[in-house]
Amino acid sequence: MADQLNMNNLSLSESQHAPRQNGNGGFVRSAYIPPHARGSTRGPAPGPAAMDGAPPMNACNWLTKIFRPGFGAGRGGGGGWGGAPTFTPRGGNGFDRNAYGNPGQGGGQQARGSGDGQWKDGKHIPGPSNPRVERELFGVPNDPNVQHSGINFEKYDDIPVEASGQGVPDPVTTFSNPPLDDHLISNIELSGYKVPTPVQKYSIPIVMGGRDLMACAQTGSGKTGGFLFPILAQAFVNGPSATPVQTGMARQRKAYPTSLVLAPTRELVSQIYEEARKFAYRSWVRPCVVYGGADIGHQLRQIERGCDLLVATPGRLVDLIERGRISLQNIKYLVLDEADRMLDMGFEPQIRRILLARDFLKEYIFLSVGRVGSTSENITQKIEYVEDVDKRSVLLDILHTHGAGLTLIFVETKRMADSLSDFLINQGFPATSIHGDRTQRERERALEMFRSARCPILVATAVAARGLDIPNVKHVVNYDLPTDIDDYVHRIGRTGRAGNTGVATAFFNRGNRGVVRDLLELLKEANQEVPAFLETVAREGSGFGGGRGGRGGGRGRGATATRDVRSFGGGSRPAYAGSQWGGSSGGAGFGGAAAGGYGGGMGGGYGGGMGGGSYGNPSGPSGPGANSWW
DNA sequence: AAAAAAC
Repeated sequence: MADQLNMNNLSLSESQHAPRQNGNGGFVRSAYIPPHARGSTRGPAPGPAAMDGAPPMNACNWLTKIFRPGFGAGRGGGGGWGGAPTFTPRGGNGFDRNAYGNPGQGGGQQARGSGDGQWKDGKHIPGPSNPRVERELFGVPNDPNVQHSGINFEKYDDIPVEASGQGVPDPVTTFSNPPLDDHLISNIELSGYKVPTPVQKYSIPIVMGGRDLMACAQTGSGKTGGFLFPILAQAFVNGPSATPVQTGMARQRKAYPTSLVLAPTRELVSQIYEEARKFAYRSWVRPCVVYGGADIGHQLRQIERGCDLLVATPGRLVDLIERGRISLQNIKYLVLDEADRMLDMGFEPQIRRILLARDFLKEYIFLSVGRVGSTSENITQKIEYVEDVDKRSVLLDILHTHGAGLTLIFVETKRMADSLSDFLINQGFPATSIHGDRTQRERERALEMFRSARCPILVATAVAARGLDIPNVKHVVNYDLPTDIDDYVHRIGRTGRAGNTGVATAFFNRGNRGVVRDLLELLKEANQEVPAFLETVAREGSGFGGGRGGRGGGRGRGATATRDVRSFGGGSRPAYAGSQWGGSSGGAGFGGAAAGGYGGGMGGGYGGGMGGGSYGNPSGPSGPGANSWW
């Protein structure tokens, strides 16, 4: 029943703020199109190519939206946003930490785990160092078991980054002040990071300069730092914003975070939160995390103690907002991690409810980072022809041969995850499983057992495919191949991290013919061995013209997931002319690729979109319901 | 079709 109500609620707001996706008012589920890219006032409804072949959100897996210019450098490329809820500053300088978010607690100095500094008289006063917390967050110095979210710096310098948009700032080369903040820099050092990764080199000046950012970068490319660094640096320099005055409330129980990070799985959210704790250490910024399946009372108490940077899964966030315990009114930074997946997985109503109530991502800069996983020579990809009935025994062979190291096995269904892990355990292997039907406690335990190598074999569903950073995974087995090649790329990206080598083995049979073409392309691009049977099956065809080619010509591999949907002529600014970009520079790479990739969609469907910003309801939410969210 | 995600 609650579900029912909730859904109604969401669809109501949908119709209120519904992006005018096309002339028919229909919303195409699978192909999310950001407002700026929609041809909202265009005449005829876009043809199939435009509707089906325009996957801008597939083309991006995290994005940062900056609201309300003035928080940071004050330039705010995004321009103002209409319909700002009114709020009353609580007296700029006299605004100290204790008055913020937890007025009911007087001078309470409870251990905060991470940020326990203050903002006082317009200054950032970091808290004292705490050896215990430091050990917890950063590990024991020189502990060989601690692999710092693994970046091989030399290797990473070769990763191509392409930035497009108007006025892309020059990348930074070091963690330094300016543009970063000294306290942040010291936390970055404590965390063991020495040099910004390519994505960070770009994202730092972009976000610090107040620009919106849409970026495509795999986990392992340093993308978490990519958004956390500039967001926290801004926060450390500028302090908290004024909390809206609550009328008729004796006790402030509602939290007003200034930054919000959304991610599609609980584990990912939890991982991002742990990173945030490191970088917020001793600062005034208090990170919080909320997700389902865990005790809400505990989360509420955490939030009540102050919540400046919130990391959340959509469902729990919606719940807390509807309970009136969190308001998004003060949000200045919004990050959607694994954005494409979130929109694929049915989070769309929540996300749209959260995001699209205002003009979203205006004049953004698009950043695209070359594939870290698939094209990396760090990962050896093997494809074996295995019929379903033979999979178990082939897997046993592999496990016997590969022995040491963490092995991550992906299957398609939760049931399969259970039965396969049971089977392995019965065969005497230390296996466990993670999937969405296990309790949160079980999930966390499984992950921890795996990470710590007490249980070095993990059977997983898609829940573990993306974003999770587990150091030292030696072998990824695609026991069942996914139907989407992007999922394959994400899965194998769990290994070969941090400059280590990894092996990815996939079991292929004719049931997987749907991905055969994409898989072929991928293997060739990554200079991997291509078994003959793949070519054979590809030639047999599958009756529908090749993989995802249904979308007007297919998305060329390599550039697909990494393309700005706007066809900027000269706006493109290649930072590195890597092979991934076909050696083409700027204009050709973008214009040409877009035309090829999206067929006629670009012109007909949302060609004029980028200049527009003319989406839906530019003045933002109008109904009281919408306002309460912000 | 199945995956994830709120109680």
